[in-house]
Order: sequence, then C-alpha cells, then structure tokens
Amino acid sequence: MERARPTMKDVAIAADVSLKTVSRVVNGEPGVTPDTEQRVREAIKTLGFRRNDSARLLRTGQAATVGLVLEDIGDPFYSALSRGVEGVARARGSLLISGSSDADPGTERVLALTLCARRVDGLIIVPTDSDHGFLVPEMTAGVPVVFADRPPGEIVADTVLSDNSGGAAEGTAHLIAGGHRGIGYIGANRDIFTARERYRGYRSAMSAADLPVAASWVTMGTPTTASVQGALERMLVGQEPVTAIFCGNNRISVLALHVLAALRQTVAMVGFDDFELADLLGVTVIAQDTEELGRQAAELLFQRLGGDKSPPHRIVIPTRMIGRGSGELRPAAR
Amino acid sequence: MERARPTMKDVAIAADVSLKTVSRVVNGEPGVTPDTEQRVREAIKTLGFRRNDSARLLRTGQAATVGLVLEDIGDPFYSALSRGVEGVARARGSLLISGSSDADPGTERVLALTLCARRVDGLIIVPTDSDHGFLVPEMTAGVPVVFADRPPGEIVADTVLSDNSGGAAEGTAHLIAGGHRGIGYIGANRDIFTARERYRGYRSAMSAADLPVAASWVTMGTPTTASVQGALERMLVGQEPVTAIFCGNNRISVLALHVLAALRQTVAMVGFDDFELADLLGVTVIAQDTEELGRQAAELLFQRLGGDKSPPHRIVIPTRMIGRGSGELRPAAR
DNA sequence: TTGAAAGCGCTAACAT
DNA sequence: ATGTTAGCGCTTTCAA
Repeated sequence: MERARPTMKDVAIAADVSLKTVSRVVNGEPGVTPDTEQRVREAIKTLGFRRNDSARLLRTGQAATVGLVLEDIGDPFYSALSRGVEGVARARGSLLISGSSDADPGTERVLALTLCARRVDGLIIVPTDSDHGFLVPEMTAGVPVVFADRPPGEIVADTVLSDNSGGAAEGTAHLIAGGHRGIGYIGANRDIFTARERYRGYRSAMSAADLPVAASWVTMGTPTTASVQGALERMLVGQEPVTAIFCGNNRISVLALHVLAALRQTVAMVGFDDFELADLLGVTVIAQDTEELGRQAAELLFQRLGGDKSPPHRIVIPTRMIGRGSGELRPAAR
Repeated sequence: MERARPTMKDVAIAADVSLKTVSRVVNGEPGVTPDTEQRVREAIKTLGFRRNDSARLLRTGQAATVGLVLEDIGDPFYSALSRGVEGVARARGSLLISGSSDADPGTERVLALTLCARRVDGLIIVPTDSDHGFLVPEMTAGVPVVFADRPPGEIVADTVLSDNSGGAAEGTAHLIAGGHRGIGYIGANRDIFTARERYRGYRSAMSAADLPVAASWVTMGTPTTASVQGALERMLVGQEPVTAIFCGNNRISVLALHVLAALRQTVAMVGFDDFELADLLGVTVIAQDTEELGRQAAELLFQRLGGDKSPPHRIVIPTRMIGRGSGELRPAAR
C-alpha cells in the first residue's frame, strides 16, 4: 500500500497542534506540556512518522556527512582506510558517502563534484595523479578537503601520508645491514606518488651505504605476474645478480612470492605494506597503519570543519618494520 | 575567504534573468535563447555556481542514493560486497552511503533508520542476527530493502545469499571421496546464519555417507587462536582422531593454518570462502562470489525501485570448489 | 521564450 | 507553552 510518508504537518493535524510543536517534540526541545507531548507522540506512532533529515539538513545547512573518494573500495588497503574515516565520522555524528574512482581522473572529478553538489560538509580524497585545481572553487566556498595517502596535484592542501620514503629506506638499510650489497627494487608505476617515494627511499639507503644500483635491478610499472617474473629473472641471473629484493607494495610482494615459488628460488626480501598471512609466510614487511591514515585524515577534516584556518597541514604517519625472516636471510655464499 | 555558495537566485540576478531560466540552463531544458543561455553560463562561471543537489532532491523526492549497512567495511569480505553494490549503483546514477554496524543490532538499527531518515531510495543490509521488524514501517512506506549474505530476522523480505549449505556439503563430500571418514568441523558462532547453514551442509554430507560425527569433532563459536587451537588438539588426538577438517570461514582457515604450522601438523583441509594467498599455501576452498552477492542485491533493489511488486525473492548464489592440494590429501595410513 | 508563484519538509526567529 | 511567518535552494505549474 505504500502511502506517502507523513510529514510534520500531518502529525500536527492529527494531534491538533501546530507544526512547530511537533518539531519541538521530535527534536526534544523544551517548552511542551507532558500532555501535548503525549498526544504528539501518539500521532507520530500511529502515522509512522519519521523526520525527513534531508529537509532538515537543507534548512540547517549542515549535511552531517563527509564524502570519501578512493580508488577501489574492494581493495583491503582502501577498506582499512575507509574504516578509519568511518570511525571518526561516526563519533562526530556524521555519515560517510563514498565512491571509487577506479584510478581514473575523470571519474574522480565527477565523484568529488557530485559529492560537493550534495553539499557534504567536507571531502577526503585519495587522489589520482592529476590536476586537482577543479576543487579550488569548492575549497574557496568553504568545503574543506583533505588528501590521504598521496598529495594532490597542482594545488596545496591538507595531506596525510605514510612515511613512504622513510619506510623504504629503513627496509633497504635493514637488508644492507644483513650483508646484502646487491638489492633489487620492484615497484609500481612511477605515476604513483607512493611508488616514487618508496623508490626514493630505496635509492637513498643504497647511496648512504655507497652501494651502486645496476640498471637491471630496478623495475617499475603496473605489476603483473609476467612483469614481476621478468624483473626477478633479470635480477637473479646475469652478471650482477642481487641477493635481496625490496617489493614496493603488497601486491608486488605477493606476486613475487608466487614467482619465486614457481622458480623454486629463495631470496632475501622485504615488502612495503603488510598483508594477511605474511606472518605465516615469514615475510618481513614495512607496515603502514592504513586505518590510522584514515583516522588522521578525518580528524584533520573535522578540525577544519570546526573552524581551524591555519595553513595546510602535511601529516606523515610513521611506518614500522616487522621482521619475520625473509628480510633476515643472509646473502648466500657464492 | 569563504563566501557563501551562490544560489540560482544569485545567478539569476547576475545574468538579469529569472530564476527559472537559470534552472532551465542548468538542467539543459529547452526553451532558452542561445543568447540568454550564454549570459547565464557566464554568470554561473564567474560566480562559481554549483547546483545544490540536496535541495533539488528534496523537491523531486528522489535521493539518487542507496544505503548499505554491513558489519565492517574494513573486512575484505564486506568490501568486496560493497564493491559489487557500488558498481551497480554507479551504473544507475546513484551514490552509495554506507555504514558499519560492528555486528551490533542496536547500531544496525540506528544506522538503517538514519539512512531512511535521509530518504535514501533503498537499503541493502547485511543483517545481524536480530529482529528486523523495525523496518516494516519503512518498507510499507515504500523504501525497498534487500538483505544480503543473511536473511533478516522475523520478517520476510528480499534476500540474496550464497549457497552456504550446498558449498559446505560439497567440500565435505570431497573430503569423504578422498577417503576420509573422520572429518572435523570448526565454525563460527551458531548465532550467525551462515555458520548454521554451513554446519548443516557438513552434517548432511556426513550422514549421506553414513558417517557418524563424534562430539569432539565439532567446534562452533567466535574464532580465536586459542579456540581454534583447542579445537584442533581435541580433534587430532583422542580416541577418534580426524584425518581432515572443514573450516567454516576464511578467518578460521587462516587461524587453523597458523595453529597447524605451530603444531607442525599436517591434516587435510577445506575452507569455506577463498582468501588471498590460499593458492600459494595450497588451501582447497569453497569460494563464494562476494562481489556478485553485492551486485545481485543491488540489481534486485533497483528492480524494486523500478516498480516491481512481486513477492519477496530469495536468490541463492552458487559456490565453487577450488582444489589446491590441502583438500586432496589422503588420510595417513595408521 | 520567459517568468511569477507555490511549495518540497523542515527549522529559525519572532510573536502570542 | 504554543503558534505564526519566513525561507533553506530548488522544481513544478501555470501564466504572460
């Protein structure tokens, strides 16, 4: 039967009071006789009234909603980040609207602007590598935007990052301390900020130890089984074979494990970003606290919503190395 | 400098036309001279106008938004489901608002009602084990609700499920076919629908093969390392030791792998639900298509939004066994 | 082709 | 303690 939803006006008529009195009861405002309140409550119950929050929010100008744009909600990394954001939002009484950009700048743009059109209170974005100038009008109009995991392109804005270069440097230095001199690096596409940063960390640790890096030791690009296999074969044979590898993200670590298993090869290894079962497999990793990344981004957003006008922040979340064996293998005697 | 956002009225004044003309231009409605349109577009650009969709949606009564309530967006299972829902919603031009219930019926209730108060067009819920009668008024008022992964309590409504019992039966039968006669079952809490169903599948496969099930072979409850370890010790020693185990979900499979590794034990094993690296670890699983679960739930929701008034559906998504070795181990000769 | 008026459901500001 | 009026920013209806 699907009657249209009753409004406060309907309730007011049923309870024979004014609309405003209904509003008072619904919102728990003072100044209503217990008797009238009773009548109103009954009318609410019999009609099945539920306040229309979107009308309320239009009037108050508050959406009580934050928007989140990320690459793919199906990816554990982003879902952990999302969880961090959600926890903070919930604590502040806000809902979360999220959308996946599929790493496409066009989709990201549409999504972000759609969320702004819905008048979310603020936006958290895991940006693609592209120009984010289209957000300037929104930001000027008072919509705070916080970038998470990667900085925005072309503009300066609040950003929360993991210590990508520091973590990669620590992992590489750990391998060096273990006696390795030839260390390969397999990373994601250079278009991606985190990939560049981690590579930078690797290079800095190598040069800090005065170790040269052969061209064949570095592979960066969208990781596939084939590319990782090719990279590993290049690194492990040839005239300057490596004795250890650093994997730039957990997808690469997993692929490398597969390939190494297929090749029946063992090599020292440290991976950036932890993953499930890495402990069981004995993989040493540089863990980043993804949920914390989301939490801090959300906290910063609410700080802005609270009126903080200070210059853009750049928060860096430390990483943590977890030794599990693969990073502690010594170079094989040759 | 945070000017308030300009409205259509502001644009109308700036372009020296009526508000309605602005609306026509913004919405691409016909009946505007190219010349006027030009003036309006300029005003829009200089003022930085963006239509307020929430006001628009209040007027049109359409939210172009679907709500999703699940247990924990940080869990890969739910994020895959979420991805399925999001894909369909996006294709239909809708946004997705989601919230995590943390498996708490109270939170679930608040979240679902909050989303309804926002007047989402429809709701997809991964329900906790509780009474969902509180949703009847909403459903009567015309908000379609689809339950995913588990059926609702106390009410009959559209539901999309995996074939839990069928999958568990298939996995168990596979072990039986491999020569096992003593097969243990470690499952989640009986409060959870999927846990009950999978256990039912296990039992039915055992009795179909005329195999008795010793009391010590079955453990059901919230899985922890300790509980899984206790369960395995009980099953593997004693007078009626098992030669194989069936794990009721992927969390349990992973815990079992850890415990077995610590005990230096090998035992045949099939797990319900696939997980990353299960291939590398050679774990045979009953895979469910979680993303498809979300997709189908969303498709059903949009079907209802399209006006379908047929009786509640119950869609069951088949599972698929993936043999990787652990389920193909033969019972050790004793 | 263009515009004025009414109203979506609610709250804010001001009466009474 | 209760009610009236205006209006959030937009669309709808109807008139010019």
